[in-house]
Amino acid sequence: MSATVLQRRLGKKAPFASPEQEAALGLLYVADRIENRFGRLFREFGLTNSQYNVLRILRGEGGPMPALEIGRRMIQQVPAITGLVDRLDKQGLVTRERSEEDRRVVYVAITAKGLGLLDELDGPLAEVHQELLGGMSRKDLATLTAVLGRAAAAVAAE
Amino acid sequence: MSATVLQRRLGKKAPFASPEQEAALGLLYVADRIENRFGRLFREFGLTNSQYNVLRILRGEGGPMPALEIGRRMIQQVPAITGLVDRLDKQGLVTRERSEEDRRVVYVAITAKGLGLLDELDGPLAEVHQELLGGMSRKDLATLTAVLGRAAAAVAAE
DNA sequence: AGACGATAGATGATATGTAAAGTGATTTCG
DNA sequence: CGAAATCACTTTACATATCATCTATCGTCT
Repeated sequence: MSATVLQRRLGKKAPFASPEQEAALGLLYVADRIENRFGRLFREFGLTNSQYNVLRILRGEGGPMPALEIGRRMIQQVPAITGLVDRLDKQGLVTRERSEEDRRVVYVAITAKGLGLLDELDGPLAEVHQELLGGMSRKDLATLTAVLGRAAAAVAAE
Repeated sequence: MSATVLQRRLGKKAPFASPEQEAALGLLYVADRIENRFGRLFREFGLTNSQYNVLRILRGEGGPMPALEIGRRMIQQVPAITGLVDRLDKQGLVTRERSEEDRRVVYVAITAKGLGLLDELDGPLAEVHQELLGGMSRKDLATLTAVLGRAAAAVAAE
């Protein structure tokens, strides 16, 4: 029944070619929905998904961080980081500072304003999380997380 | 252990705020990896993820399809479709035709060249699917698909 | 030293996603 | 039957992702 929902959503008429394909497409579909919903929330606060992720990582780090390290955490290409940090800087949410020891490195740090924005977002964010997956049982969520952990290991093994 | 992998990847030092958040972030992470890997494959064939999806949907449909319907299947905004179809048209992979009955509607259909390209892709695509999630057990894949089905129902219930 | 290779970022071009506004065409309703 | 709402796109503007290329540093090995 669930598979049928996905098949319809994905515009598939033929059955899936393999269990891997079915799982992967389902994953992409659900992730797309989630990302989409969050995008709407972030936009209300003047942020995009990527910008929020940068800020979240910086808050978690607790201090200045090289730009490339942020990119690594986000699984993203280097060139994207430059412009991303550019705009966050322009909004006064992060600062940029070239390292003294290694002048190639640019340290990025979240500002008080950035931290404040994140704090404002924490509540609404938790609400959206509930709205999205709150309908699932505790057990399903635990299962999903566990299996995703193994999936993450599988896809990371490139 | 798996959760630890994800926490590290996501740059999280604090525990997740809720099971929903943990599952959602894991989902986004794995989906991002998958999308990324497919992007590389499609690029080898001169396509992007979105372009491939349009072609796949059109092949599944088996005939001409209104542009908006394609957008609905892809869960995407309307404006994106226009440019997307523009480029596919330019590459000769789809055709565009305004409907006679309702002149607002634009029918999009995949061409023989488009079908050929998809056929070429089927093999490599299956390989990448194996490469990505092939390391998971049958059981995990089945579980993942089943739970994703329920997750899809949850996130679609907006 | 001095050259080479690796690193950290920045830049430019193309494709896409999203919001907002615009354009015909079609339906609906008073 | 004609104005208003609706519909199916299209256009424009902005943020981002990816690739390719370039610049500035750093390290290292002669």
